[in-house]
Amino acid sequence: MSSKDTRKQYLTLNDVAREAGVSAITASRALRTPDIVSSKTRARVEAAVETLGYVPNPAAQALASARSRLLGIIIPSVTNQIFADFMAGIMDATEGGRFEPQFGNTRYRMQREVELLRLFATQRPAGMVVTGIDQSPEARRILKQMACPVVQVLEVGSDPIDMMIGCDQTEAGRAAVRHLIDQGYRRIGFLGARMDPRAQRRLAGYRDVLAAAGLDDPSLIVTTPQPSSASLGGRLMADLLAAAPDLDAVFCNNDDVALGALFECQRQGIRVPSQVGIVGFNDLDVVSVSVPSITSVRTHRYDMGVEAVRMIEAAIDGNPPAMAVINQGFSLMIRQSTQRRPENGAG
Amino acid sequence: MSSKDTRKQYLTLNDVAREAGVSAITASRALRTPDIVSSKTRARVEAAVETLGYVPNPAAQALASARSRLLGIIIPSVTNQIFADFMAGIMDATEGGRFEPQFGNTRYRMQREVELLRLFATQRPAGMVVTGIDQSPEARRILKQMACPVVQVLEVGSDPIDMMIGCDQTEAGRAAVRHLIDQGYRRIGFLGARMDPRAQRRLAGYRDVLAAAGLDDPSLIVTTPQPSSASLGGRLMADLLAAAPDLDAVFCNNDDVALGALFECQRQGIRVPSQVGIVGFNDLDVVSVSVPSITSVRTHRYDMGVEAVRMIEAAIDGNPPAMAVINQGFSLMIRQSTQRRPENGAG
DNA sequence: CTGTTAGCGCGTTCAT
DNA sequence: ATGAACGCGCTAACAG
Repeated sequence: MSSKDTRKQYLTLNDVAREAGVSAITASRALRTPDIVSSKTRARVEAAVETLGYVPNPAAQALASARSRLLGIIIPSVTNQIFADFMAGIMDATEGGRFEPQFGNTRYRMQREVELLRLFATQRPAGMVVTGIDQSPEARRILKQMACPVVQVLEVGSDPIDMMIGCDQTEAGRAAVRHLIDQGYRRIGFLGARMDPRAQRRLAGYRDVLAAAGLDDPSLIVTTPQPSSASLGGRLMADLLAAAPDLDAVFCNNDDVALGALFECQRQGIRVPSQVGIVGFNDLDVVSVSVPSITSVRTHRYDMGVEAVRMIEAAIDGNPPAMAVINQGFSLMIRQSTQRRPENGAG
Repeated sequence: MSSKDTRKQYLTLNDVAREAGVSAITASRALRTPDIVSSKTRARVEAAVETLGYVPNPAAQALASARSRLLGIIIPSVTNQIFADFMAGIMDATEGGRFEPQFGNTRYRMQREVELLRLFATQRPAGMVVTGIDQSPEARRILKQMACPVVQVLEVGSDPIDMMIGCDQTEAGRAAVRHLIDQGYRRIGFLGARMDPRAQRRLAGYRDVLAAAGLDDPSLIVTTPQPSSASLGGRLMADLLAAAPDLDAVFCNNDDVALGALFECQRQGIRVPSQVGIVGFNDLDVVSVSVPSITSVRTHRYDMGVEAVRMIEAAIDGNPPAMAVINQGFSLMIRQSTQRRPENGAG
């Protein structure tokens, strides 16, 4: 940009040292390990930093120390509200701290996860966060080779790479469907978009419970690999209603689909919850105020982001958490959409 | 993590050079500027890279060249769908390319923007993207000092720092309110959450048009600095209806608020669009399938992200776009929520 | 077209 | 508690 090539690229520690009347290394120590420096020198260095406006060069730090401030975060989507909430947790937890998050988006492609991991690996990250528990063998290998703390988020499982935080998706699916049965629904369908590993496990939970109750019927399951949205949810619901006119409830893979399903019912003049009950997943704000409000499984994405950062920090500081696997659990938020006999108010 | 300290930290260009039987700099050139190297050497270097599995060290590259692959992106929120869409555009446009985006979240605080800019400045970014056109003087100063291409997104204005892409928020507000007047609505309110600069400008557009039509009434304007959401939209609508029972339409700051307003009407038994008309903003998927579907102003966040990256790349390559300020425009998506006499179908 | 030399700014030895 | 010297991996500058 500037045509004038100044030889001096940067304001360096040496400048600070000169200004403070100490050696460069002393200046460095005053900033990085203030405890082992006399309070006098420390004050002088701090003053010099202030007057000069010195800021360390992260590239030089990373090169010299062979480590970085980078926290690599790999998620399958940014437009999905779930991951947006998770990112917010990560960002808030890292703000003003030792680490800088950098996000990679796989768009739900496993091969892209491996590519991103390779990319991150070149930067010697201080820690890594990956989504889910279904990493490819190659991805697991790279992660282990990185020799940094790793957190798998969103789910919990029995074979952590390092640490985990999330909830049991299958169990959450079971809880949702049990609730529908408890409310007296019997012809219970499943609406699933995207069908990533989490969606598959919720479906497994759905199957478990219905099979145990003798209510399972494969024709009530409608899924698609397409990205989930309310409009897609509406189309899936229309398909399901066409295939199974006696349907009396649906468990939806997520709240977008559930909201779309509700709108489709309204369009067809089907009353919710008296004719058809609806359960969503994730408990987005909007489903708590829709008319009727929609029963949903609350998950804790924001906290998951915050905790993942805390876990990595603790591991780096040599205080690995007592529990390498944290099951955050979930809460079934019961609302109007599953109140077959209107007794309760809004959620 | 590993207790064994290997002296050799990394697989370096020297290793590649040795393997290929050339000098380090030749190896470097073969990878960075393949054109100025004999095809024979190039092939040998490429083979060496392949067999060794060499990957460059970004920290060393950044240090030696005093530039980086970093694209600094500053947004006010990640949980807002608008910015999620924008991020998706940025991520898709940078995937596999020369740049790596890094996102900073101001949470709508101007001071935080300055802090983030300072942080980014230490990394010598290749380009910067900032949200809106209301940067503080200090923020503008830092951006200019960075001496890299800068794109301001979401809005357009007359005093770009460098480049701009977005739409005229005031004009979009005007278009929305004009449509309501055209449909025969007269007591038109404004519902605004968050009230960031974009929301303020939409409100200004609302005021313009109503004042020109002699329909302005300050008591019809309800705003709050709280983060927008459907539930908040419902509360704002309840407040407005209580204050102005003769209300016959609302222009909502965004679609979340609009959806909440619709639900509040349904809760109170107010018919939309016959008794009250509703216009949203941004055209989220969900408002196209709600019952009734909601008229909204479509904006182009994803494309904005893609284009911002293209503009920066072009500027770096010495082909600055002919237009430094790109007005993407907007489209009013007319749907059921403003059809006072039900004539049209869904959008 | 290729090689040599000399740093980039910082952290890590070793000394004192 | 402080300092000198060296090197991290790469690229810029100048030779040839």
